[in-house]
Amino acid sequence: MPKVTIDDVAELAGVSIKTVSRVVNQEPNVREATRAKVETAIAKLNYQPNKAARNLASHHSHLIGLIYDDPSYYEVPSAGYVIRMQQGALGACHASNYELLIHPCQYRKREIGQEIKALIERVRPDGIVLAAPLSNMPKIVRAIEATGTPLVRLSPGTPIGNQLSVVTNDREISEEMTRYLASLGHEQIAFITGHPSHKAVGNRYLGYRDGLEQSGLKFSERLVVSGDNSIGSGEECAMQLLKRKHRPTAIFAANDDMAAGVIRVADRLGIKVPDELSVAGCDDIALARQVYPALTTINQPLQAMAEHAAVALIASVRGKRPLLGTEVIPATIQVRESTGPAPE
Amino acid sequence: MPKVTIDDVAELAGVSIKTVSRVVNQEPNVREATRAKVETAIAKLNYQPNKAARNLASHHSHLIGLIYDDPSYYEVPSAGYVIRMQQGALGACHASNYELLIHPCQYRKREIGQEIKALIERVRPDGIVLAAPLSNMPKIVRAIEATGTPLVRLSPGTPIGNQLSVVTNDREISEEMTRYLASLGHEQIAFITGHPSHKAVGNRYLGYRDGLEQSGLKFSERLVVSGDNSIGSGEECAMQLLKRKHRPTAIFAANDDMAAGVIRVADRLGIKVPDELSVAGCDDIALARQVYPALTTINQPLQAMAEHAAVALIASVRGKRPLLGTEVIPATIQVRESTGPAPE
DNA sequence: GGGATGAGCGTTATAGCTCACAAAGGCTGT
DNA sequence: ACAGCCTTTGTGAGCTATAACGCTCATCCC
Repeated sequence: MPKVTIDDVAELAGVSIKTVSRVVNQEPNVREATRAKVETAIAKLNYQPNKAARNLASHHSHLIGLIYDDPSYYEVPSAGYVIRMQQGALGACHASNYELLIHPCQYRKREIGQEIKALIERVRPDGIVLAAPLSNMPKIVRAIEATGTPLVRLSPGTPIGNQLSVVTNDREISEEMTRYLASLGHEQIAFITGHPSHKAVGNRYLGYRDGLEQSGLKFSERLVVSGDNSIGSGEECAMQLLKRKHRPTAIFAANDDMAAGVIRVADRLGIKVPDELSVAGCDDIALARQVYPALTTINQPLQAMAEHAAVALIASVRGKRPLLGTEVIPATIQVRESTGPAPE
Repeated sequence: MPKVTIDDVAELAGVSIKTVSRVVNQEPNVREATRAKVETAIAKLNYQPNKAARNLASHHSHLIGLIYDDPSYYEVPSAGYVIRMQQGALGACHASNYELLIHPCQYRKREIGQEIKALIERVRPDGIVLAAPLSNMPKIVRAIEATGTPLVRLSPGTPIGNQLSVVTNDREISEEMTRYLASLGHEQIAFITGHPSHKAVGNRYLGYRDGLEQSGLKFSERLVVSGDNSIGSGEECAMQLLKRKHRPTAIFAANDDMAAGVIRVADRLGIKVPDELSVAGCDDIALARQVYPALTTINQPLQAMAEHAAVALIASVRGKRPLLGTEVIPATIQVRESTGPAPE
């Protein structure tokens, strides 16, 4: 690795180092011919700008931090979430020659604010993507704000301060799923709600009601039961719903784990999915493809959300574009095998 | 954030900047009293060394790269693997004031060698941790070697070149699991092998045979069936084994997915686990805790392995300790509910 | 006692880039 | 042809640390 510096490039191209710098950083006001000369020289020397020097001089670290709740703490579906967020953020960073620094953390820790502050002061990232559920914790949001680092929050429930938020259309897509079930002829569509602390779950419930209304079906308390987001609770809820004399022909669960529980119970009770019962979930976790029949569900665009967040941060660093407001990334419905026409 | 530099610290402590540098970098040859003065000043000013400047001057990036196969490409248990490796590596990095850069990649790509080379030249990490299965691909190992970056390979099957390898004791721990089953009184212990391309699986099979021998049980071809690592194949193998007149009382599968398949089939056939059949797996994936009864399995120390790898890299950068040989991190057996005494 | 040794600390020279500003060059309109 | 202005390019001064080297002074040995 012969160390090639900006000076070598400048000399070969017959320009000053500043011009090379302009070309490398895609700044304007360089004549096309000059730019070409410089680019040729860069290619010929296989020049790679030295990151450390660039960072030092520019007062930017060219680093984006992704902070999320440590998945090992939890039941494991979150591992998949984390991976997808990482991929989204990574994609955006690499496209702009940034690097991504990951930071899983345990929000229960008392000194979590201090920890994050210390992290930021140590690495001085140019921006931070804060994932749910951390994005809903005032203590953490404030700690980041206090450092002055640009922040984008993912799926925040409520606004805290003035940053950009990236969310998905939980309510609308749940409405759409409900309408989809109705369009298959289902008239008794049950809903399993999740743990109320989970903000998105509330929106999904609202979407369910919207969907019923839009489809001309009338809402009934009887068809709504409450789980706690776990597979086990999905099973219990399914039992409640399916042991009835007039059981629903479709069950829409507020997350995939509970939907998987429904499928298990249906299997146990000898109820055929999707022939006798349609089941739909939310989140599109790995499990959704692993159960049999594979689960129709709502694909959370986590990757796209994280990517969008990182893109926005980088753009704001470069162009001083303000980071404000809320950006909606639409989710999509994944139709698989667990839903079908209503039985006669 | 008042920008505090090393000069400020030096002035306050009444020493030269070089001495501050020595204290910060824990170099020797500083009198205890001087060190204390400097540390007081650092604390008082809340000084954080500027990473960019440090990197530039020291010719180190203080970055460790973790390269692994992109999990989204695969069936999903790998998400959990990735998370655990990340955590291990992160722990080691943070302890030494290094940062971790993650790089998922798709090894099927033709230009994967180029891609990794470009990555390395861009960020110039001080060391690289290469996870399986990438650690077994000569193309990738050579690409990294060509850059001269220190490399540690995780779970490599065969040696390529001269780096440090970190492995686990697949064979020995499988032997131990087999002995454990034998100690519960099982005499007919079946084994489900996995896809032969998976190196570790071969070692597990050898361990199974060792274990039988050590327990004074005799090996029988009849008790070994071949799966392909999937849940489905586990079900098929279980069918083969359990439909026999004299069925085994314990089944040891070369991975958790197949073991989960066994449990499913046992449930379907009305065979009680663990009362009538003990089931053991390998890997300790999330699923192992999710099935009922929870699976007794072998915990792969991925986190410890990644941590060890990163520690070794950092030590080698600092102390010029050579990175050679093979380090074994022992796995442990997780006894859960799926194993118990052999039936009468 | 004189010189060798080495711990403890400081001086100076970079490292490779960006930024603010200055200078040069080219175009316009009159 | 020349003032005036905008575009293009260059200059020099940082940015904040580490590394190499050298100086001082105490200690030790013969």
